[in-house]
Amino acid sequence: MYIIVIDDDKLVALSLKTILENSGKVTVAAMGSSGKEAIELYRNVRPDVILMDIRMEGMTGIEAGEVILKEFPDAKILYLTTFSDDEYIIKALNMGAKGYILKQDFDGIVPALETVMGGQSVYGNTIMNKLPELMKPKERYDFAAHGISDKEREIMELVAEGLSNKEISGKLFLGEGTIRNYISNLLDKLELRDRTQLAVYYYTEVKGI
Amino acid sequence: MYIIVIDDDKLVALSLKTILENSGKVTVAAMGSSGKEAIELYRNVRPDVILMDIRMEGMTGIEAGEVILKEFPDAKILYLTTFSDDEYIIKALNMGAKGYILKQDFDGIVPALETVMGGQSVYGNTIMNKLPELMKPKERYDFAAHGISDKEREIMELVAEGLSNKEISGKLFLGEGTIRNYISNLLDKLELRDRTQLAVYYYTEVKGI
DNA sequence: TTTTGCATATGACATTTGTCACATTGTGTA
DNA sequence: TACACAATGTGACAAATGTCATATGCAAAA
Repeated sequence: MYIIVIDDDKLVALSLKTILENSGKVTVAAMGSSGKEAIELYRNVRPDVILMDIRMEGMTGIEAGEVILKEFPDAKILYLTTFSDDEYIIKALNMGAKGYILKQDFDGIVPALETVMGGQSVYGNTIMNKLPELMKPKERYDFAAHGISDKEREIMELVAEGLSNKEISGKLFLGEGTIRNYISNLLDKLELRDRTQLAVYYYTEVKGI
Repeated sequence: MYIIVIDDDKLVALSLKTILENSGKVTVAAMGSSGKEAIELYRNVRPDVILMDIRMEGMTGIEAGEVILKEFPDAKILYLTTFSDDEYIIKALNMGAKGYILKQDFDGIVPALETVMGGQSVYGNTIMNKLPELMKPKERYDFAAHGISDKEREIMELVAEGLSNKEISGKLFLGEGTIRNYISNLLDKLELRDRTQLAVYYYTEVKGI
């Protein structure tokens, strides 16, 4: 596996090279110490994976990564972090990096490279623990539990689209007064005051959860 | 590294054992072929990592994983999948598994195990590609671009909380008529009709994007 | 069958809302 | 200085909204 290593701390870069090549599985084809170099080296070497510091003077690893990915969408970028920095990591995820690993985790680097080489992604638990929250399909709002009938729900949705009573009555073939009554009932049940609060309720409670 | 392997296809389980032990890095401490066995074995063996088929007769790997994680929150579970099945994988993520890997990816399994052992998570790109969408901090709504002043924005937000004109005027120490005028202007600029539509706009356009 | 309850509807009414035309004030600038 | 302009305010008005009492029809329950 051919990789390039980018780290603005020359010592770290060198240690990495030693560790990696000692594994017998990795060849460090080139080393650099800045974002610019990363881009240059990537163009020339076309490594299997690029192992890059995320925080560097001048151009950050993220910026360099964006440039590289734009030019080579299949580039496999694994970031090195000193401490897990949420903000950077989220950016890394967004731009399509294959993961990040702590510099301190010597033993983890080679397997991580192999994993990335194989097309998987490697992320620490800082991130992983946040995902469930984000991916979880939002809990269903329980209309029945709030005593909201089907028609009431329908009308609530139309109110939440910004329709007037007249428009709703036209849409549902009901009298305008009927709509008013429905809304009046809804407001009563939900302890709200007016249609605007009903719309707000819809977005924050029903859809929002 | 001590692991246990769970797969209801005995042949697969055996092949895995062979591959893994040949690496010299992994000891397969036990093997099982069902969710129930997985739980039992985990309790008895306490492996570093459990490598488990995600789809099995009877209790699925996910269900077994939930039980194990409930009992041993630090359990490291790596799932085996035949084809990447979104639904299962999302569940796996939600319950706190350390990742999944394709059974076919022989070469990737040992590194993946090592990576998981080291506390990282391993996920395929099917999932990774969906994350940016989910994590991306929503784009900022540009009030200036819509010609919305600071005060207008403030009033819009209060309307979007369901306050009446009187309440807003009290809150901002402005006349009620002034609030009306502000809202009138907002509606004009945004081509809306009434405060409810303004609230809807706020939730769908400003916060929603 | 009678009764109950729900969905639908109407009309009267008070309140809120949105529009408009027009002041007032202060700030900055030609 | 004089003018322009933005922020703030007022009053009058029409439309929309919310409340309430009440009525009708219909289907389910007693």
